[in-house]
Amino acid sequence: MAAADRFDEVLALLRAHGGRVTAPRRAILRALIDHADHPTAEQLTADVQVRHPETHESTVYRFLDDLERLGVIDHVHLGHGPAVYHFADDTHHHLVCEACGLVVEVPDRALEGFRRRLRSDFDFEMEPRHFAVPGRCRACSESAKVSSG
Amino acid sequence: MAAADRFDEVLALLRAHGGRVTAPRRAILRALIDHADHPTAEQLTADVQVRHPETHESTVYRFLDDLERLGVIDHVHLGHGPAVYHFADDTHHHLVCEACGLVVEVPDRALEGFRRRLRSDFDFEMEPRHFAVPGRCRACSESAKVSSG
DNA sequence: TTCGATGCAAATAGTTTGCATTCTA
DNA sequence: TAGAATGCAAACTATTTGCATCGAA
Repeated sequence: MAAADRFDEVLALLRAHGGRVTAPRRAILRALIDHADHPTAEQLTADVQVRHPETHESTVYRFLDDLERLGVIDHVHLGHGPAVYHFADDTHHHLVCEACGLVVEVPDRALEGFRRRLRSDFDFEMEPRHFAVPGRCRACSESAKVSSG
Repeated sequence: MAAADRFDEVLALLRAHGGRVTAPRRAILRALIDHADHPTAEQLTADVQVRHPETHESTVYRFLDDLERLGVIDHVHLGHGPAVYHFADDTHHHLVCEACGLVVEVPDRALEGFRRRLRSDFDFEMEPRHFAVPGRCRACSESAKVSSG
């Protein structure tokens, strides 16, 4: 979806649900769209404050909550520290290296086998959308082997 | 391992590393051993305070950190909310239902296939020891289907 | 008798909430 | 002009830290 389309579409959805379109909200949505990667609430606030310094972090949190309730965005916990936000239609999961923080995005279908296994063996429907899958990237798992062995 | 053995073994390990065995530490370790499931620091503190009301939560956190550094225990984040603690030799992972909070323990070997997949396709060594794998238990995923479809 | 452990208070990070005010629809 | 959104301050949860005191080895 083109950025301009998304911008207008989200605002229309917001209005359709009785929400109001304000200057802070436009700026927050713009910041979300402009971020290629996964911003935190703090990063979004900083972006918005470049042009609108009076915008408060609680406003950002509140609007992010609203967007999440509308199904526009999701938030993910990558580990300790702040949550990150991304558009919900961009369906993927996150592998996070606990040593260096590297985030690897994996498509949903890469989980199918494991999901089936957990479903049949443990009656559990895996959905790691909200928390990342932790581990080590190649580089960090190899340097760990060297230093410990 | 028998509980008494573990108790003495941990205290010996602690001493061997220059640590001191104190009344609060005995009580915290006892509480850890007596908990069949996965207690939080707050629950352990409450347990200890039954007999030693002056014990402070920060003492519990500090001792849990020490035990973790010694490799005796691990802490896991099951989701939002406080971390839970368990003995490190009891190697397993956690599936957590985000709807009802149910925790399913899975043996490490149940992850082998998925781990291999992530290793070969994404150069990533999955190690979900420190954060649980989120999803829905059977009951919650079925009631979700009913109410939304 | 030294230095590690404790109790307590205060700091911290991330996020949420109460409330008077502002502004969209 | 009603009611949603905002700014700000304050609360909140989980955890960590500084520091004087205490006590194990």
